[in-house]
Amino acid sequence: MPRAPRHTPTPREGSVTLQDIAAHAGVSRSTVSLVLRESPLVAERTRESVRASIKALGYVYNRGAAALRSSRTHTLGVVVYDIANPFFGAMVAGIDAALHRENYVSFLANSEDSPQRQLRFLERMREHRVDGILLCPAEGTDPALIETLGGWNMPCVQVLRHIGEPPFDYAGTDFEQGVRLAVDHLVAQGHRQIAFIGGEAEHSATLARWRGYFAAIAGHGLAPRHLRTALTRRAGFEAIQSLMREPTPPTAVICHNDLMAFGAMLGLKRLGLTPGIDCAVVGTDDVEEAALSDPPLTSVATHPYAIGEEAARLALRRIADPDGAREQVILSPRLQVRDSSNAADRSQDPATPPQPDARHARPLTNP
Amino acid sequence: MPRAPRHTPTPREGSVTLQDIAAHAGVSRSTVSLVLRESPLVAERTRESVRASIKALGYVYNRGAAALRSSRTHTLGVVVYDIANPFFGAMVAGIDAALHRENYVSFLANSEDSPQRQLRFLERMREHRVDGILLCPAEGTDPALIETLGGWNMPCVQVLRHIGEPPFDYAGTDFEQGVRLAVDHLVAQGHRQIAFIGGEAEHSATLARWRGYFAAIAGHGLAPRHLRTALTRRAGFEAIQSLMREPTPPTAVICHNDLMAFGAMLGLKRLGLTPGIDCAVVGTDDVEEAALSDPPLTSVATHPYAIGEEAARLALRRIADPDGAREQVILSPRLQVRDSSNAADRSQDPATPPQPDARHARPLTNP
DNA sequence: CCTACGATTTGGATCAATCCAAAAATCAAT
DNA sequence: ATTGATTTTTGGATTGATCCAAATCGTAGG
Repeated sequence: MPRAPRHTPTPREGSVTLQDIAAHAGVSRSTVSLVLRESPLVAERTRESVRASIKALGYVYNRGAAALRSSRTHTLGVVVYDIANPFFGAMVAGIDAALHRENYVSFLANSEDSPQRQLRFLERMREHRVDGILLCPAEGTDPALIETLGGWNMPCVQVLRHIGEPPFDYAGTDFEQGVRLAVDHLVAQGHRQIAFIGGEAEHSATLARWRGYFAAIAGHGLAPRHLRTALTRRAGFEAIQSLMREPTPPTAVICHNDLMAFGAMLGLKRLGLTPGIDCAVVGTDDVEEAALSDPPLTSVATHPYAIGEEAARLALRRIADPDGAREQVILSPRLQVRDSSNAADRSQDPATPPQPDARHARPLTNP
Repeated sequence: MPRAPRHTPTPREGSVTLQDIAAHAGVSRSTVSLVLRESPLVAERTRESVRASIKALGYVYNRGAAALRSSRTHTLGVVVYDIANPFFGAMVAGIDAALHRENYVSFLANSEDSPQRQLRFLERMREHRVDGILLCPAEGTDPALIETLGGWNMPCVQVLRHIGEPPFDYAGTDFEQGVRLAVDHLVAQGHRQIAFIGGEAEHSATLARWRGYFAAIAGHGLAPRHLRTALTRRAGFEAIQSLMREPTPPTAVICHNDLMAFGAMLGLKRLGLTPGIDCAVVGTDDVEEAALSDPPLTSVATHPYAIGEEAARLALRRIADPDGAREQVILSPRLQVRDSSNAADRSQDPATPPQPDARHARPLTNP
């Protein structure tokens, strides 16, 4: 189907181009382009007449074409390893919000914790000429990946976990401090036997938690009790049971994440014990379900939404200034105390179901 | 910084183009292009020599440039309204997996249930010339939106909810049948007072549930008891309490989604009642947490991962054949019976925490 | 009236691929 | 060896924007 000749704008079929608008407004292609990019060079009268033509012809900007010449796609690649995890969901929501404000749009990929899948996606992102990458590295990612990306000249901000050597961009939480807060809180409640469960893989986020745990325990002159396990609900369920059968069972446990804490609470019930009374339980993440469990779970809030926003901000900064100093944004966690570690105040009355704080709350509605 | 002349390939700086490879392999640009697109036209020997040059020069395909000429971006836009909801997380994971297999990549946006935000994103997607859209329409979306997209010549598959008039592409679950399954199950358990709570907005997914409820209840010769509420946990918490205070309280409730069901169970406990014994509770979605609640929640499983895969498949089909007949894929829900509706079998022993079926299971690990 | 000078505007080249009609190379049959 | 039919390869045009150096406009100053 032959396109109509250029000088006759064809509003219905085919796409309207800069050329068409230029003809309609009686100016040149270049001028229209300047108007589109809000350049101050264009005279006010011209600007308005061009705008009118744009509206009249129903023009649609072609970012692909623009990107070809300007080598800026206004596009970012985001890689997470488990988008079904609400924690990442919230983080992605934060990223999305921050990018939206800057007229950026993001590709999302779910690596399923497979370095191969992750690499394939990154290569595809390169082919699409994204301006940068937000990477939450899959378990077992080769540390050289960051240099590879550097070699590609691809700005990359790591999120939550990090690999490779220190001068990199990174946004995450201070897990070390988070665990310390938990320990301090439990000690203040009178606990002396405080165990930590979770984490066998040694990525940055796991190591930080261990550091925090051992340091805080030592600081209080207590003996550490640490169990390496997988990071699943079931692992929590099993770990707590084996701990409680030991000669001197712990009176409190801190879990690598909330899921494990849920499992641990279920494990306690299985033994006929009551979480929060017979053994305190503290989780990490403060997912929305933490407020809803029975009993409500004390948890180290790690603010995924805010981390997502920060990471996006960092990425945009790096894109604007590729050679600026690398930056690390480490948010401070906050301890959200609830009944699972608060025997004293434990009331049989779950008054109203506690709501997470407004900033990160999103109504969990379903279709 | 001036580019080196074309005939001297510059592997290090700047990007290698088709031209460079052509020169290196001693063929023309066109031939290289054909090799890249796996065209059968090229002779085997030529193909190999070109492949060698591609490898040698470290060429990176420029999809943007390709898209400009071929008007196919290998790109899709995905709009959901709450990515922090694990239900959508799982759905997006399904979409991602299906697209990955076909070498497609997707933009993701979170509309936050705002039609304005949604529209802005769709416009941006049009500027990026995505090949198609997967849309889970925000609450209150103008039904004309679908025609608008049609006018844009933009293939669009609706997911989970739908708006506009019937000849459209759609992937979702048969909520009507799901609720019917729940009613039948409860009746089989001897219940005669079965209430339904949830849903004040009248989008397709809500209406379908109502239809299923009223039809099934009438089919059993029972009296309906239906409460319109918001779709939050708190709404479930409050609704159940007001229901239980009525002269003839229900012996079972079906909830619009699992979150509300969790709220309802908490509400029952608040009244000193035991969910599953004093009143059966059934949810919808079968999110992973359903297996973990106390008691474990009976729920209508709606398979978000599979829906995502189907939706992606539909979109790719529509892109390949824009004028083919519109298609609706409606998956059948399955009732996942657990203790919250199974008083007879209720054991005090939560044996091992039940795991969701392998197909849709993803370890909920955290960094 | 002419010249500067700043403010606007412009045309041609360019970005990196694909499309397509036509040319060149290869092979088979006469 | 020539013709005809295939099989491969190719150059030039095209896609829709941006870049940039140069052209044009407007007007204030001499």
